[in-house]
Amino acid sequence: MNDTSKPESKPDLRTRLIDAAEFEIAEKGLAGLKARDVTGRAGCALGAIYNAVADLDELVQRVNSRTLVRLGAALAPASETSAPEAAMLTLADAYAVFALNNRRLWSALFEHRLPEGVGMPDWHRQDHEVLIARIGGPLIALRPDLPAEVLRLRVRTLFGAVHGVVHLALQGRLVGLPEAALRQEVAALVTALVAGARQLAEPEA
Amino acid sequence: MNDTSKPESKPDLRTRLIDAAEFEIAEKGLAGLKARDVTGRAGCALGAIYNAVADLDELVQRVNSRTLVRLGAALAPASETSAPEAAMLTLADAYAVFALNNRRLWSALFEHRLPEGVGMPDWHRQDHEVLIARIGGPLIALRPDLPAEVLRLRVRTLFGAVHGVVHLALQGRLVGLPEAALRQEVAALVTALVAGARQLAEPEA
DNA sequence: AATAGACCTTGAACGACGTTCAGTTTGGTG
DNA sequence: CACCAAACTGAACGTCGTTCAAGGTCTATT
Repeated sequence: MNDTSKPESKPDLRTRLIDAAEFEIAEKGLAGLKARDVTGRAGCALGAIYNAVADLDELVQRVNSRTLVRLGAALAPASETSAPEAAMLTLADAYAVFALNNRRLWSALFEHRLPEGVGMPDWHRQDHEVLIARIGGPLIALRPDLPAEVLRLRVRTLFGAVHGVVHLALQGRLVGLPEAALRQEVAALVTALVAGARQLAEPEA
Repeated sequence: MNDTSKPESKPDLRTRLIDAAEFEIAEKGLAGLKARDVTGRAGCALGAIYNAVADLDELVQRVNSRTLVRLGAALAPASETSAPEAAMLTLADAYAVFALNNRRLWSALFEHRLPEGVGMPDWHRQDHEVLIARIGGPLIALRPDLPAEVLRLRVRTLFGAVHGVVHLALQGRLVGLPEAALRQEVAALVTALVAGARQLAEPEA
């Protein structure tokens, strides 16, 4: 009993279930995730899911958290580039490459919807915040003239723009659109954005 | 028998079913679309769906086609603006406003997935092409230096960028993010993109 | 008018799904 | 050993999309 209020000790079956769910999503996509397949792979009874997590939605969110962490790790080297322009280009490219190399798990991040009224739990929301913060660094360096509040919004906008391009490319045609073309388009987008942002920040001089 | 091969004469029940499906999606979202609710609203038996359309997926695609047409109509006045920069700003703003005013139907356009292997039917793919073409006009005027093939890709990229921002804003928090803020962010994105694109197109002079 | 044949329409039934829960097993504590 | 709470089981439930044999409706032909 080393915890005060929330028992955090669910080491084994819970992990096996998340492992199994991650495998299933990576293999068949989010829509192909079935409770019976997951429990079958994890080697437990059907109902055991509901001792480990609240429902399948939480299981998906646990998998998504892992994916976000891996995505963050894939973006880490890029965010340490010194020059803002180069950093943003490298970040966006790393993002596109990660999406291409983890199609189904990456898609699950954005395909998953929880049932209308309920909001995202905090532990999962924070995983997103971490990612946004990592992207934010170079943009802050690029536009030091903007107040922090506007920058927070602008980071989300920048992320949304890159994300939208990758999203559209992957759902439009998995095959047919070569990896190089997508990376090139993302690069063109970020280049234009950076050029525009710099120009707007320095009207003259 | 006025057709040669494909019987196109299904006037009434089919339309009522699409009407009902459109209403249900607008009311409860794509995930809330149930075969029994649709047939109940359309006033017919459960199985009647499968005489009018192949399955629920096609019913969703029929609704999505309507939405695309309405979206195209909402974008039409903006695309006729003469100056490319102003046209692109107006287009993007009209897109954001349409998404805000038709949240669930607009979301259905991108939430819907067909089962893994099968591709989008041509009649539905063309609805997308029309939309892309409408957006493409101003971009072509802005970057006459680029070859047609690159421009086709670039239009998709531009669309993806704007779409991604709106998408992220709407799924992140329906309430909490005011309409004005989203429109402002979209405007900032397009402004920066246009400034960057123009700058890259005219290195000097 | 009567018959035939092709379509549409019905609603009960089916299998797959997520979730529940009464019963059983397990593991630690007095 | 006895006890209890927690974890675990798998049959059962309600809901879902889809199917299909049965009956109805309409039009063309005799």
